[in-house]
Amino acid sequence: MTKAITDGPVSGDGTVGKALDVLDMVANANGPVRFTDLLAGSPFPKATLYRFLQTLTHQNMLRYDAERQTYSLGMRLVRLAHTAWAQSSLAPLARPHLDRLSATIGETIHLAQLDQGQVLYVDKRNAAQPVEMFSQAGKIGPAYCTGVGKAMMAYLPEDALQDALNRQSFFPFTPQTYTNRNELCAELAAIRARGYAFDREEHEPNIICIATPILSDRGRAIGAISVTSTMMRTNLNELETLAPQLLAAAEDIALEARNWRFPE
Amino acid sequence: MTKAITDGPVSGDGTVGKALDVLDMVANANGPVRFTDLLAGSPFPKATLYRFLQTLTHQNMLRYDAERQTYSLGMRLVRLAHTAWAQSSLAPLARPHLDRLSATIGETIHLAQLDQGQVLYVDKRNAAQPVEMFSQAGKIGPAYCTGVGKAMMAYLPEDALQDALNRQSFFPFTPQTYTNRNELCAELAAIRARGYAFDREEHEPNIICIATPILSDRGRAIGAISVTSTMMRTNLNELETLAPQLLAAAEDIALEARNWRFPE
DNA sequence: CCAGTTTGTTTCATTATTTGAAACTTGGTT
DNA sequence: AACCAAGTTTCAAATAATGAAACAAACTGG
Repeated sequence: MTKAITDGPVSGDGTVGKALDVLDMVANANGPVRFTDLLAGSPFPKATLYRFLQTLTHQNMLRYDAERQTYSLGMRLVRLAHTAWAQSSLAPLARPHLDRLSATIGETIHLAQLDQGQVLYVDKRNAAQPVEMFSQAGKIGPAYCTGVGKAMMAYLPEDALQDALNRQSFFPFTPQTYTNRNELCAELAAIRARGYAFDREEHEPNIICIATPILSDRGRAIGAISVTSTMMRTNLNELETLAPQLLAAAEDIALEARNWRFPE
Repeated sequence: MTKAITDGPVSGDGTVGKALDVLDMVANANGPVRFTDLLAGSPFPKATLYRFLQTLTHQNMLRYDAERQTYSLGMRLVRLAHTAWAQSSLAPLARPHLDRLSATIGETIHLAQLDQGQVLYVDKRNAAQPVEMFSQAGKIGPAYCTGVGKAMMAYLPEDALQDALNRQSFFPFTPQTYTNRNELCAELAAIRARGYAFDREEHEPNIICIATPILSDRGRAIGAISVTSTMMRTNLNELETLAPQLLAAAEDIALEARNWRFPE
């Protein structure tokens, strides 16, 4: 049998992969789901799906509400995720740097990583408020129309870039959104030339941001940080004055990541 | 084979259960783990463990650092957990109430649920001064020596209480820690009589708190909220003056939970 | 109040996957 | 060069997953 890297749908490794697919199905429903609704959107026969749900529920990966007969994601995931976040995200490393940025710049700050071609926010500082972890950490967003997303894509190795590009929906959220591969690639080249990225109201009207990549020693993006504001409070030129601070913070984080041998 | 409800180690449902055990093993190691280290503490033969790790890595539940040859938890967990948190924790419901409490009282506030006999913190508000640790959502703690833990245990149905008691370690963190079942049960009775719980430096010296349970319509704990402070800043009597506010907030959250039919 | 219908659960022979001892490969060490 | 340890692959036997179909339970409406 050839090595055959399966690169179609990610799923498919045996029983475990299927069970995880079921987890995703529950996650993708918004809110508690009935058995039948899951069955409808599932490639599995009744009995199979049923047993997966049983197992996952018994394992606390799902929660079953007997009264309403619905499934939703279980708390074991929250426990695991806290550990995942603490041990394999950039967040713990970057924390003091975000705090410092947050103190000097008064705006919203994001720390993100790229995951499955999407932006995964792993930490955040609000303009004035204290940190509320999962309210943002764990949230995902599009890569092709956010500052952090583009900053990271601009510094991806060729194969990873192609993969990421293939996963973009290019949905036109606003008139400024790049809606195809070519436009986006040109933008990525501009970002590489400049060293940082802007979001020019590409995802939400009125919302702008500046973002810098956090680079590995081989010059590849392992994350990104951004400062977000609104067109009412500021403009792109003003945001650009923050670039040196952002780049410095990104470099500091990158240095620490290298010391801790953070993987690409 | 008999029906035999396995109630020792929770694991054991087929392949999926075993795979999740492996996930836990990685989570319980603190930090990235080598294959051999995992093998040492595993009931699985080499090849089996190897294939599980492959599968989980391929599924993004684990992250493999090729350079160091170590495994750690993957980012897919963080994504899933965000959804879990949003759709099956009390946090989204309770958020405005926590905000309000946080604004009027200036101290650290926690929202917790009981999971596997442990306290699972699902949201937090920091005291006026920024505080020490990572955001707490997803973090776990002992139930028998924290305010929220005791508040919830005090309002558990008998069978769930016994299960929870069995899972307590009764490790004596401080001289004030209750170190056995009987002492704790007496304390729980006192809490029921009073309607709220204290933590009298039972977990950490100098740290005290007051906590109230969030009760379902059948009078069972579905969560708890607490206000934490230090003996340097205040004392138990002063904290107790906050009881009415806490009880009111807990009741507000409970009411909303009932409207949303939050499961026990 | 009963037939009809939908939804959820169990069964069991068949089929496919997992298992794990052992052989093998790789990389580092003396 | 020989050795050793860590990681990876193999393959027949053992086990677990599969899914069609029967079953049970909970609604529906005539």
